[in-house]
Amino acid sequence: MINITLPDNSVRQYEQGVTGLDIARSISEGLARNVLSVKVNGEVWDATRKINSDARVQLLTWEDAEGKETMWHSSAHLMAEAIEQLYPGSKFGIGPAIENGFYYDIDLGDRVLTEAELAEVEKRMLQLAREKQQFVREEVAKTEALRYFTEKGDEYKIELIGDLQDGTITFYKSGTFTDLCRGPHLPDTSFIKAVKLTSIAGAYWRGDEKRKQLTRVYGITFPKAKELEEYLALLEEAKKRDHRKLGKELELFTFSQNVGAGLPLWLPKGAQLRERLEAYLKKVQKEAGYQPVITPHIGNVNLYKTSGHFEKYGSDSFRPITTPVEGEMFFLKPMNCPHHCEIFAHKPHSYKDLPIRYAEFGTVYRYEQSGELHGLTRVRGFTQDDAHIFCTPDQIKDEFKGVIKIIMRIFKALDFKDFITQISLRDPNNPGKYIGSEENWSKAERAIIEVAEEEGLNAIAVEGEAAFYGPKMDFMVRDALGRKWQLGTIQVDYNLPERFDLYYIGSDNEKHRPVMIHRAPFGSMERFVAVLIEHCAGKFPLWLAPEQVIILPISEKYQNYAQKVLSYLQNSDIRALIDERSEKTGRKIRDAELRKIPYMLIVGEKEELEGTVSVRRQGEGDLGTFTMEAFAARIQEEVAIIHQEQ
RNA sequence: GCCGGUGUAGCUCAGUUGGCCAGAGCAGCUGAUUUGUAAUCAGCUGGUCGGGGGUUCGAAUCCCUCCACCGGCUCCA
Repeated sequence: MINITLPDNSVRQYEQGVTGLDIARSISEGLARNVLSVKVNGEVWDATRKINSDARVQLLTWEDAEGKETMWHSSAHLMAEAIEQLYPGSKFGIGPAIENGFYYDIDLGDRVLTEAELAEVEKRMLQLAREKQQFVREEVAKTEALRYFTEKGDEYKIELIGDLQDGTITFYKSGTFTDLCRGPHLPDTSFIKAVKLTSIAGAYWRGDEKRKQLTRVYGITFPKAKELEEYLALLEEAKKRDHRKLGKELELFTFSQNVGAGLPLWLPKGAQLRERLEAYLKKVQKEAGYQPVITPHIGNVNLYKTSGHFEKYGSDSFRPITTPVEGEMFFLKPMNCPHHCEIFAHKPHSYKDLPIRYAEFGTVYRYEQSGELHGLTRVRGFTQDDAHIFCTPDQIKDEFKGVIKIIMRIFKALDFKDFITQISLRDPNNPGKYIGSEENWSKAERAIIEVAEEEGLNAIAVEGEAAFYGPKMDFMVRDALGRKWQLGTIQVDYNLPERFDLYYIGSDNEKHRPVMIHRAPFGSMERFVAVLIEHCAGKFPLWLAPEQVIILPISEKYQNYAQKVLSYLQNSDIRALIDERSEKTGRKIRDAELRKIPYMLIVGEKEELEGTVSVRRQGEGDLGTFTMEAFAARIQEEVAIIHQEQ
């Protein structure tokens, strides 16, 4: 007998060789029907795998992330089986579970798989699922594994096996499909009740652009048909929040082929919104001791040779700008730091001057690959809310802290709760690829980690993700469809001060190298606004809304009174307008709701007589009658929230 | 850049076995209506069918090519 400890710390005794499924059955039949896999001493196993010694066991179902992962990983196998049957000779790369579903990379030979054909694959998958095929785990020797895939002619699997360290190699068989796989898997395919193959894409083998491109098929499965429907409905809802759709509907920005791909045109309302964000950040930065600077959009090629950007990225940027002078070349600036370095260098600095913080909403241009462009989140010309802090190594920690405070203040003001903080550190196995002294690096890395803890950030530290010039901290937010975008960033840089030979005079009257911190709380105005739109689904907080109030006169008879209300509001610094159309009130309300204007004021005979307004809040409905003064006060109070937080 | 998909009026979309002057709703304009919490009625205007080339007696529809957009991959200063 062995002792099995369950998550509630109860201990049960079972025969040696008991499986997760057996344990589930001993608790209840219902549970047994829902067990997808089992966690044994922290490792996820097949629910059908024998447990031979005392263990801590957790049964995993659809409710657990690991349960879903098992489901989706098995679904990838099921899809591979279906594809192998439908398109014999297909070779398989990797087929993992992902955040929402799974994919499999497949070499279909000369065959081109189109989206129309996915329905066939889905059908076959459901057929096979109903066959209740068992997933059979089998331990094989490396030579045997190689022999199997050599016979099959699947060079991808051979390569994968070749890379495996010794230890146990396992195969999983289900139906007619055998795969190299660590597992775990479902007990059988019948758990998969609903299948949706969502898209088809090219993916380079092992993520290497120079290697063969395989066909990647994405899909998702569910244990109940209803859950698939719900998932698809959720996707539909998310699409309504897409900033590209809302940006068009709300007339915030547009693109023109005549201007060029990836070059956004901000429409009046979008520009207003952006200017308000900029004004807000300028105010916050002024309080935090930043000094504004302004630099031109182009720079001499020599500037980028000095900074090292020319060598590294010159070929991927917009082509150089030439002049009447033979050999003279300028580049559209891909970043602001070289310019700011020159500003720092324009005169000598004392240690007493540090830290120096130069801030600029600097517009930069980068020739992103055409396939990468994406609404406002990935463009070729964008404005960073950039600043560069020049400080001593000892000041890094405080400066980091100051920047984090600004970022948190902004995120809080805009109600960004779900963000990911990532600290990027050196790769400890490859110290040679970084510039800067060991001492400075560890000092900076320690400072960042400490600040993150002190500020209560739930940051994840990732080794090997640092830039060659310094460690950094990034803030990432998801869009409506769950894609992660990097917004704010704080980066320590030992490289540019070196390259630009920047120095300050220390108390010892000697020259010292300052450290540079690049930072951008929004990241870029374009990307930030995009994510903001998706976050609030176009219903901006009142202080940001391009139009705050719309006055809806019941009929033309009340135009004069509407004008009077308008003047009153405008004098109170409230952004208002009148819907003067000869339409019914219901129509005006509907249109204002769709325009997502926060407040609607209905004015007619009653209001004119009393000097009041009937207030309707977008998305909420009728709030009752207010005097003009009371309404204006309410608005001002709501707007003032942004100025009160600290 | 690569793989797959899409491109018809300002917007959302009909229109493919190739065939009369390419359609609808919304928006816009004109007029009527004078309206009380999510669409008043009527008339009118508006389209190089993404661009270019080709096949054909005839192309929105078939072929080639370029561009843009969508979903991914790679990349990301």
